[in-house]
Amino acid sequence: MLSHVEENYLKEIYGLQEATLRGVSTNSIAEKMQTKASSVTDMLQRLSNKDLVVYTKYKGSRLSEKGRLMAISIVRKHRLWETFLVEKLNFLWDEVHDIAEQLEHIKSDKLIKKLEAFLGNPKFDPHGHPIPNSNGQINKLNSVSLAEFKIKEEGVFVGVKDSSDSFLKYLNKMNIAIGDTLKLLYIEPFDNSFLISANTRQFNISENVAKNLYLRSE
Amino acid sequence: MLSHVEENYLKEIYGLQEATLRGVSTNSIAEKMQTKASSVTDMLQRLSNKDLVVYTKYKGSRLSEKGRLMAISIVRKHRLWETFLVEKLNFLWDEVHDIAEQLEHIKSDKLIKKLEAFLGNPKFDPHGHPIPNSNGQINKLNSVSLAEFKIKEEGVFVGVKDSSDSFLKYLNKMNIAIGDTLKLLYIEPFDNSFLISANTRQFNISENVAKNLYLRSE
DNA sequence: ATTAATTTTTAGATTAACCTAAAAATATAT
DNA sequence: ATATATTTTTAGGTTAATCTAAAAATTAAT
Repeated sequence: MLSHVEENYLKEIYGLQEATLRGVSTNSIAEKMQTKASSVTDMLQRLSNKDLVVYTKYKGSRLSEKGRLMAISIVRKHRLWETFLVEKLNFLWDEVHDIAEQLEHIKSDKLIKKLEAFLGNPKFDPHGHPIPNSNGQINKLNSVSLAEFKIKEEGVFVGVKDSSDSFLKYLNKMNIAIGDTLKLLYIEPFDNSFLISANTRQFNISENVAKNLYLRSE
Repeated sequence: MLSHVEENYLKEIYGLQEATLRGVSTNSIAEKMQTKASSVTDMLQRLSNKDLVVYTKYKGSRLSEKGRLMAISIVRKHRLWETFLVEKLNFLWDEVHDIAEQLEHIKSDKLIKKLEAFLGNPKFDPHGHPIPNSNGQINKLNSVSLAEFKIKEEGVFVGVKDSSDSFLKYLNKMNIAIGDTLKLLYIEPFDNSFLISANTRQFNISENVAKNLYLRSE
């Protein structure tokens, strides 16, 4: 059975390897885990001994199939718990991350199955991220970043890329919520800021914000 | 902030000290914690340094007021989570202990407050044990063990003393559930077994089982 | 293609939580 | 009350997960 720490490593490596086809660097893991590269090397050797990671000195790491499935199962638990916290306990979407970070390590397959049923088998978590099924399959959401929209294109806001507290709080303040229909009106050439309309109102967002908003168009 | 292990020690010491006015022995803690006496001594010294336990070498230990409140808060979380598992996720009462043992360590006051409200501020858990309030106050339940009943006395079964899997499964099998009205008909002098009636049916239980059933009479 | 910079690994320590074996304190029994 | 048994503590060691500092490998730059 894996420790909380091992599970966290798997989860972070999974997140990193999804963004690249090459090996995940030791330093990038250290940054995500808020720890030192030397600690990461230690852990990689341990995970490699357990056949959860394919690790070659100085060459970066990838999860083994076994490791990938473990990582996805943690992501699954995380997202189900986040959904529970928001849907059932009325937490706001920017409050749930740290708590789900703890809950994701609770060990009980039966619990997760029952939780999922209790929530009505949700397919997406409160941030619009797909919830893997119990076989580790993930519904890739066919959405695209607002930063890639053309002028006058519109779409429904279905999820964030980055779900940090600060970004979610910003969206709260701007009154932008999942389900809103957003339309790109204009890109200011000077600073690349985006002029957006939603319902009746109009507002500006930075390019960075646009990159973090995922929409389903057509 | 306390580690899971420290929290478990506090919880077990609390359970033990409730049963006596004297110091809790190192060995009794070791037995509960499924560990060695020497490990317990280590931990007692650590908890004592943190002012959670009043520990005097060779003389046994008691929780400090601070330690007692911490212990009660863990018991509170445990019982709220057990209630959640049974009431909302449809677990049976003999399945929830190990999962609640993990959930009780999740750190978030807000979570526990919201969970409590979501459950409708329950006063007792699925085993009939009182749920401490957020100030650490506990509703002492005024019930008495069936073993202390007189012949022909009857009462409502409100809680178990021991909530081990095996005992709860035994009660399931015997079809004895919280809320049942039980009446003591006869005590067999030969083996001290108890003849009980519940509704229409009659059955025998051992003295040991009787000691573990708590009823509210009159 | 060497040198310089960066990344990664190793070596050696630390801390929490455990262990075994031995020593010390306390309790019990004759 | 002295010997014996039991309980508890100490001493010293282990493992997981971390750290710092130094060494080794890789990458970048002139």
